[in-house]
Amino acid sequence: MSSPQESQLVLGLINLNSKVQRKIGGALSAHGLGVSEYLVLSQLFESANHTMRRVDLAEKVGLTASGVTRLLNPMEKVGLVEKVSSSRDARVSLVKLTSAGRRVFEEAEVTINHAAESLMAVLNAKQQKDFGKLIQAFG
Amino acid sequence: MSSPQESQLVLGLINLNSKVQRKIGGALSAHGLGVSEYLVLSQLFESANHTMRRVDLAEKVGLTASGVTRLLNPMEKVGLVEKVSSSRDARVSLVKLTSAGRRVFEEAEVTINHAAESLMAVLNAKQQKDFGKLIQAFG
DNA sequence: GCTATATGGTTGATCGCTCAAATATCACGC
DNA sequence: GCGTGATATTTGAGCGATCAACCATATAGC
Repeated sequence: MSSPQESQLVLGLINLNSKVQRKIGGALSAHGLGVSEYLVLSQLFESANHTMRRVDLAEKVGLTASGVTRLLNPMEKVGLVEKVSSSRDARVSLVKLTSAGRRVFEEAEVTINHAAESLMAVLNAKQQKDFGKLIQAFG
Repeated sequence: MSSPQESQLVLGLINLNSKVQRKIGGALSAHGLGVSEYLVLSQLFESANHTMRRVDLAEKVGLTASGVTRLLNPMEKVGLVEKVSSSRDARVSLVKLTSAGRRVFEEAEVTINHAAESLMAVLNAKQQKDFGKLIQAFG
């Protein structure tokens, strides 16, 4: 009479995620960052020229364009990112990681590495590898 | 120079979760439910007497006690759950699933089953089983 | 019994995000 | 070149959740 395996997976995933979010969120708070803020720093860091369009950023971090606008505003005020306009398309407003932003990201990265390590310590190396493959399967 | 496997897993998990939340959330909206609301209905449904304390509910669905209070208020108004006071401890306010709530849950359950099935279709049966085991490892 | 401390719950303020609508620019077909 | 529809972004309103402060009750140690 229990619900199908797929639903169990989904519920388990939601559950696991809330643990992960809390742990990571707590760790990041020491840097004055939220999870989404960390994600945008990370995306910018990895992108060519440390620069991205807002829509692409939204897509990558799993937010709406609106959410990105609101998230970026204070980050810009604090100097983590800066606004750059596109020469090709006057509609787009590019976001660029500043050197201060890069510094903050690199500091935050080490603390999330620790947090992630501690979270994933319940899995051995092979399990972690398998887990990664399964997650990747969702594209 | 890429970040450790554990961090990749955490980021992948967060990413996957945002897809899952959107899909499930969209599906549930047809029943006028949010995902947290579905989770509380589900927990109550599975608990003895269809009744729980608010703190325990909070713990199970991954919210704070405060969040539960605010979530339950409209659900009570709409008649999905009812408040029952404990005879043993005057501090606790028990939440009980009403028959209307049970009906709504059972309807919603079939739609999330479909959504979950479609989400998990990228994994074959063995992969789903493995995925479930790995998720369970986090307790 | 009486104080001290812990536990269950609610409330005010606020945050992070969404949706829908508005604005601006672009690209296409004619 | 000019309308028509698509795309990028911002904004107002609102929702869902948190945190910190609070009230009420319970439990333990003296």
